[in-house]
Amino acid sequence: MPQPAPNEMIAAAIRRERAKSGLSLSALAEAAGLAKSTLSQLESGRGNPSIETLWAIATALGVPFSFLFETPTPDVTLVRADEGHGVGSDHAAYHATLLAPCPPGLRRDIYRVELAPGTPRRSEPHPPGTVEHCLLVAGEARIGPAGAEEILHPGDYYRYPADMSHVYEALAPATRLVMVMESRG
Amino acid sequence: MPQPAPNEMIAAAIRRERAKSGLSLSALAEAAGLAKSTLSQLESGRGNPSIETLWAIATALGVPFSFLFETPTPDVTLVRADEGHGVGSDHAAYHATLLAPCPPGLRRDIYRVELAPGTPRRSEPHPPGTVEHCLLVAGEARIGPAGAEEILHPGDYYRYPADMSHVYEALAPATRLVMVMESRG
DNA sequence: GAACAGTGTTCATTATGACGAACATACGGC
DNA sequence: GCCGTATGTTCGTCATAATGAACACTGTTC
Repeated sequence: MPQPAPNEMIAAAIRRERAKSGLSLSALAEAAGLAKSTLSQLESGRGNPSIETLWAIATALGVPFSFLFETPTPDVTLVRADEGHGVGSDHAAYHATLLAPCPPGLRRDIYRVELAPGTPRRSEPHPPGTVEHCLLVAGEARIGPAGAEEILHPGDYYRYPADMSHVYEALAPATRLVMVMESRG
Repeated sequence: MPQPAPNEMIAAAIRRERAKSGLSLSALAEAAGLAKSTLSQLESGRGNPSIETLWAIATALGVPFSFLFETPTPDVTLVRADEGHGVGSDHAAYHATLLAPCPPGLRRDIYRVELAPGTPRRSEPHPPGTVEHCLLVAGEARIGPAGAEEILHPGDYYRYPADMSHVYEALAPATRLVMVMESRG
């Protein structure tokens, strides 16, 4: 995660969110139960607020607390079925396309995965806290963390911790699935 | 987002992360350039740290700043194709299943959507900053924000801002897709 | 068991963030 | 022009977060 100094990050975030909400500085101050001088200082970059203060601001603005670390919404992206950058795989029987790389401020990747029957693909543990969401789209597969694999049929959804060793094994030809890999950070 | 009082949230987060890193309280204090008494107080729930303090802790622990709002990794969840809580829809031609409700600290929902041809389903704008990721699984559909709809075929992926009016229209029977709705907060 | 190296805790002092009144503007009546 | 009401700013005061030394506790070593 990029670190442009916490206070400036906060300053920008508050300015941005307040502008978006259309509230005036005084109005927000009252809504949050803070002194407007406090807000003024924070928005101008000098200041090192406490979480209680930030919490009050976030709730008054009606935004989740994590708005501090987020980045303006990206624009649209379209990846056609035959496009997309394949994710490296020595396994010919496994082909994943990274559809939505993790943007700054978020911790998740979205993949389109194709799997052919054969040797199960074994994935090493991802960083601690990583979770995978698998939705089987076609075919049949045995997926999950070692010891808790499940047989999935089309439409089945399975979520499991991916910070431990886990497997993907196609049980039918042309098995396809959508995977959301979520990192807690 | 559920609000279990900011300070307790922080307290739990610091305790959890420090335990995970294996650092002692004194060691972390030194690494972060803080007094260990400060950490002790924070971990015990009393205290209202400033972001600079939190920042120092986060970087010393080597975790992204957003670790504060995250929740311990959940366990596995399995939703079979015929299970899952359908999301309310007056539209008979539209059926969505919420597979992975947004856990505290995150801002995304994962849906399995089934769509039948007929009147396009028009969705009102979601909260500002919301983004939708659609991966078409079967059939054919016209999807996207008003004015930027795209015809999707199986395998196609489309991401677009959902904080504006947008449509889902099936162009073939039994159209299915996976949608990740992401709120920036 | 005395000396030591760890753990995390408590408690005065001090640095500083939050407050609120006073301030500088800007705009709109009348 | 002179008010009334917005905007966001600055500054002295007070509450409080952060400090560091002293503390209680555990386990090891000799």
